Amino acid sequence: MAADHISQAVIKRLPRYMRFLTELKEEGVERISSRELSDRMQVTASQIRQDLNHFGGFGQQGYGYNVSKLIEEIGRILGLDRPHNLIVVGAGNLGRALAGYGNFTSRGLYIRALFDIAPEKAETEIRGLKVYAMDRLPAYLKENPVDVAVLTIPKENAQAVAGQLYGLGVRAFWNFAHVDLALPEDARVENVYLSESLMQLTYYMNH
Amino acid sequence: MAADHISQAVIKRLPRYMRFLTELKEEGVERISSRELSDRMQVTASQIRQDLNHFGGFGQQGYGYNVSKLIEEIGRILGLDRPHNLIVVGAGNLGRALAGYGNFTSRGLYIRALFDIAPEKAETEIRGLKVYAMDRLPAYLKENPVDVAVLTIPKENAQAVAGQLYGLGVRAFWNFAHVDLALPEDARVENVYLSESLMQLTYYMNH
DNA sequence: TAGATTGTTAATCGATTAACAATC
DNA sequence: TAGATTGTTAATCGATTAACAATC
Repeated sequence: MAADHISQAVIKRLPRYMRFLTELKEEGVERISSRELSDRMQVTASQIRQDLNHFGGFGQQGYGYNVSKLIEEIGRILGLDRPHNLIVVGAGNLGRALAGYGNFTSRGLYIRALFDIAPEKAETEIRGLKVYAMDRLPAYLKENPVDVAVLTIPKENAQAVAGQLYGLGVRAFWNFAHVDLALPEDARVENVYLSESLMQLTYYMNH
Repeated sequence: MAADHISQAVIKRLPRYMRFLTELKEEGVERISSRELSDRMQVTASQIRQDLNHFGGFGQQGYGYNVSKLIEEIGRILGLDRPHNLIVVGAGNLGRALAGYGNFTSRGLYIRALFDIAPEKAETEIRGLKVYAMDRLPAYLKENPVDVAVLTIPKENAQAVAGQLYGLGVRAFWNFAHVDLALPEDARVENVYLSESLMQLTYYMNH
């Protein structure tokens, strides 16, 4: 199912396929051809077939793709067939916003707790989630399995905190701090650099 | 200065150059060669030179690039040499988090107000910013120049609201709703699909 | 069976990297 | 001038698109 090495361009598109297929399913569509999907998604049918075939033949000649089956297969490829536990490190505005984000739960992505250096935030609750002081991290991680740390902390602390979390066993980081984290190669990092995204927009506005 | 058509791959890298160059400047570094910058940024020196030369020769043979000058030039390319006014539409957690984000201001990106459908939020303030009811939009836009609308609303309403904003003259959208907006071609849209970003991470965690 | 549409190979296109002459 | 490093052309690599035989 999971082939040797798939380019990042392909992986980036998988969640997008997921989104459109989920919409189709909600509309009651049971099967779809690469051609029809390409019309909706504004990509070529060729690319859709090429992308999907990196992982195996999910379609059927003369018929197309079964929407539900495809959702399940792509979900499996993305690892969404098993639940993931997340913690948010940095209980500022952004951290709290992400903690309150409903969309993740439906995909098996559960935010379990928040951590913050500010002692006055410790032991409070946000949307039913406990906020702990940072020094509780080691104990928490010993008792609770955590798959992903969401870093919503200032860039000055991000590297040190990521290193600490790595030392405590965390291997995946969703990083909102504006730094490139340096971590051992078995760590996975996905960066969300919001201001870089906004600057792309200002470029296109002015051109 | 601004060449005909530059690929999106190049544009995506410009804010990143900006970030590293700004750090260098803060460290007191006055000049840098493509080779040194490439070591820092983990890209090839060739790519840096190639990227920059799309816009003109900012360097000097035998010397390298002047850090301050390069920051200024890339800033100009990205449109950061003039201020931009933003409004946030959707005063939920994410909208409020973005409104409180300090980083933008230093780049001349000013969030001026928030809008929300919930009447109970109307006329309140968030971090010194007024929150208005949605029906105040036309009057507000008539009186205040707005360059960018930040959409932090549910995906169900995003298309309608974007269309309305376009009708009122807004031409750039920073879209956090999980839909592809359909707008006339002079509109600029930059999407931030957070859950798609997170799904890329789950892919790499499991592979 | 005939028609439709996939899976897959081959062709094209674009982006990245290498190389080096130009020049500060 | 000699050394360094850019600007730019040419070579390579990878990703996208087109085409079509396989097959449901």
